[in-house]
Amino acid sequence: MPNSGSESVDDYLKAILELSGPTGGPATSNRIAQRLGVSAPSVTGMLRKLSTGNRPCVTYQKHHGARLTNEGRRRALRIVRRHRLVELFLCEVLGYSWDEVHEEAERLEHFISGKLEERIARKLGNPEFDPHGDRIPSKHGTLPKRKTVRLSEAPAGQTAVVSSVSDRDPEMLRYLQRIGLVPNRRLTVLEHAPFEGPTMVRLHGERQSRGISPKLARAVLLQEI
Amino acid sequence: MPNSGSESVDDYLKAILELSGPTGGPATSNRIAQRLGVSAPSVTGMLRKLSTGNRPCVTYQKHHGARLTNEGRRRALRIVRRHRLVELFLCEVLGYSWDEVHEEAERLEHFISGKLEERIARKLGNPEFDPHGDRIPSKHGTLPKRKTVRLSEAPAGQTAVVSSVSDRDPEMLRYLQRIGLVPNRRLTVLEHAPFEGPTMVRLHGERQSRGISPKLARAVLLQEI
DNA sequence: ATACAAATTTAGGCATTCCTAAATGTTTGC
DNA sequence: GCAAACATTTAGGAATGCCTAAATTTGTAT
Repeated sequence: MPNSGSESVDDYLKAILELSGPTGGPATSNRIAQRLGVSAPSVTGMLRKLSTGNRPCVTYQKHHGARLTNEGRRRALRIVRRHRLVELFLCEVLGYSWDEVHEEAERLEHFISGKLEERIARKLGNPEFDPHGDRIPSKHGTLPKRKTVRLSEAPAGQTAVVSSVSDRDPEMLRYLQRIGLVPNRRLTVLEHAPFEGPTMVRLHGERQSRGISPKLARAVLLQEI
Repeated sequence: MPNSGSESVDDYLKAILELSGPTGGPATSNRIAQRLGVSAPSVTGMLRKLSTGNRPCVTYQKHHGARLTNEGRRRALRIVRRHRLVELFLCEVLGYSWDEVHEEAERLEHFISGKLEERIARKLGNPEFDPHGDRIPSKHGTLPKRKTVRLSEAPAGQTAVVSSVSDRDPEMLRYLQRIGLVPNRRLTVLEHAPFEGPTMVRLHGERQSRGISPKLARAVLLQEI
């Protein structure tokens, strides 16, 4: 059964992947519970399940959180690939705007067969980025890293390309789109304001965005040029 | 909650719709169990559940099978609409062949939101027929009837249009396609053979199909001209 | 009319995934 | 070093939806 893994399992693996961050550190029960909107005891039960079997998806020590195994990371990245392919497909083929796609993709990602995944990817020309600028993992569940920094942590004078923005808040997405802060847009950070006050950025020398609050700034990832 | 209804519920409603046929007669537990590949007791339990609540989907008398209520029929037809839209979409937009789409659609039909349903329909030009020639119900869950007859029951000399073919057997579909027996194809029945031996039909005066066995013939619906 | 066969329902269970409440383990401030 | 605060796990239970085995009901054939 290469394609085992319920909707729930998919969600847990994705959550652990995202909570582990680039460091691959452990994801704690509470963070997982919070992200998935389930109770902490539910998480404990699922982690125990995921860490057993002949090819466990996570390593798990009581009270010390969970990490993905290679198998688990591969699975998680395949779900992420499907999520991002679906998002891009909805935008490119069905005229969705980028703030509408997350919810649909969150549901559909669990039900995209390998064949459908391939057809969608082919239709889109085997794309590298989703509509939010996030990289699309390979069909084998791999994703080489790039060096990125949060907008809120970028020093004044930094020139970079918007790498990605969180796709979880439609209102924020519309705001960012309105001020021109979209993926692959080149920009220069005018003022570094890590804790409060506006961060101003110049976009490609033409337009200027003001009043990016730290909260918003934290949601934007820059990729160094 | 206008959109309640699990995957299982969807499947039961669809099964009852299809087993009721044009007459709207009751669907028996065993037939439902057989079609869904579950045990008869499972069916009993689900029918009891579906027939209770403030807006029941089926009426159900012990030992006498189930019928859809208007509410139930509407729901079932909306699932069927999604199934058929997805099938057509996969063919038209993603290059699937008509014998590949059923399995995908069977899974995806449960997870198509109203918005996605509308975008797919619009992209396809609000189509009336799916790739197998089956009519696509309206978004309100209605489907006016047409007069049809099975190929196996059509008398010799009958001229008609292929209305639809069963979409459940890929091998049969490929065979029918090879001999040119596809939806909306006009044909004349040469020989009436209700029980055994081949039924021969002439297609549009040009091509001739031979060796249609009763089993295959039963899968083809003709719409009188 | 009745007994048998077929269809159907009841009874009792299992797996998944979630929950709350209570117990336990870990971390941290002083 | 220790207690309060916090994080996590255990215990016990609910809802779905499935199963098998054992009644029960229905319909039919004699």
